[in-house]
Amino acid sequence: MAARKAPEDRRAELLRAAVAVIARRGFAAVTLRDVAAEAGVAHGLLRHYFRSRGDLLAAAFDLAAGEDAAQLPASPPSPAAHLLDRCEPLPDQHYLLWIDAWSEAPRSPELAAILRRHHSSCERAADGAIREGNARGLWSCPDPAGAATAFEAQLDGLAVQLYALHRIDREGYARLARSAAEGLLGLGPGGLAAAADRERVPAT
Amino acid sequence: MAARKAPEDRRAELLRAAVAVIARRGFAAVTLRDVAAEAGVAHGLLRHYFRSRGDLLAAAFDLAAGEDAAQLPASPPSPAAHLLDRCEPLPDQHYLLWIDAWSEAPRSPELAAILRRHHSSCERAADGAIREGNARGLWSCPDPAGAATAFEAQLDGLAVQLYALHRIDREGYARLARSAAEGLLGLGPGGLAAAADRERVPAT
DNA sequence: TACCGTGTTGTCCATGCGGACAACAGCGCG
DNA sequence: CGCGCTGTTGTCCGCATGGACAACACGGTA
Repeated sequence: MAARKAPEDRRAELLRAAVAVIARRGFAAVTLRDVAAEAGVAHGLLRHYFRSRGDLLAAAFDLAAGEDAAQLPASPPSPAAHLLDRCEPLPDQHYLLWIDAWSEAPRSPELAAILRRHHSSCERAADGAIREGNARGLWSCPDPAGAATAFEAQLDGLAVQLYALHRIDREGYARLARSAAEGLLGLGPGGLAAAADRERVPAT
Repeated sequence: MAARKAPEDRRAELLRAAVAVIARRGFAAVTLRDVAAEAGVAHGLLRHYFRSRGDLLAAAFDLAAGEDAAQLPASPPSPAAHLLDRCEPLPDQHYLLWIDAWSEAPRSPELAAILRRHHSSCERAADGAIREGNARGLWSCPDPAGAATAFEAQLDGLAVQLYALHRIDREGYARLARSAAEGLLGLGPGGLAAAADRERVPAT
């Protein structure tokens, strides 16, 4: 049925299938048979690549989260542009995976560790951007670390409203995220976009 | 084994057991046998009170969310006190239920409807408090509806960090929540508590 | 007291699960 | 050419699940 493949390719294929099934059914309801069917493969093959169901799920989420992180620009153009960029909602499916992972974290130490690692990474980027903006005089934020945590939490909470509950739309998400960021940085309405413009053309 | 009881009492007892099991195992992993064991009852009895597993879970979450809502003070002492109060973290178990429900919502229209109802209710209270504060001159918020949505989302996001990931502690939660609220309302640090004090003694 | 309604139980069933494993197939090396 | 390594399959097992149901127990009523 399924042609023989290079182990690494096959492994990645299985992980991608697992991500798709997790997004569709939720972590707890994922079945090895579902994943195998998604990949077009006998379910026994999964045992050949992963020791257990738990291993597969953790590896799958780690891959998906890693790809999300890789999509952020490697060298952010400017602090304001970085924060402004994070105010744009992601493609639909991604955040549902995160929300599901949150709910699973209290019962899966391994998943919790992966989640904490990725959240820390995002937060560190935001913290760096806020400090850099302080240094460049774009804004004056007395508590960059706290503001970074609050900013990331704000995005997560808005994502719940947008992706899980459909109580806001993508434009509302972006508007409220920008407004919250401006509040945290002590900027007025439109201040973030203005700061980004100011950075794009260093000297007026 | 279990003594005969009044139907309403027994039903409430089963729902409370279900809430406990949901909090412990997560929605998707809840077993009728788990719930029955938690309640000290034969699992067949659940069929006597609920048509299906889905019915039981939805009714259980609705009960828990309703009880959470009932714990909010009936007539908020003052707008500032209301918002300040919501910045205090809830008892641990409650929010895990909410996070789990978010992740289940995209696959359960009934649960999604219950969630939207309760979120709307909380948000409406915050919106009212913000408008009332505007009217009393405690602060000046140009977009109360947006601020209410953002405030609730901020609390939800911080709850994820606190309850699911343990990346902040209860004090950090309260501090960041207050700070975010002040940002949304255009108040300086400590401005919320100051407004609450000012309200407690109407005229200096 | 006898009886009936109903809350409660224990058991049964079909289904689907994760995991184990023996057998098969095809490629590359000797 | 033959052979072994390994990716792949299909099948089997023990087990837990949601649901169905007949039998039981007990309180209220006649």
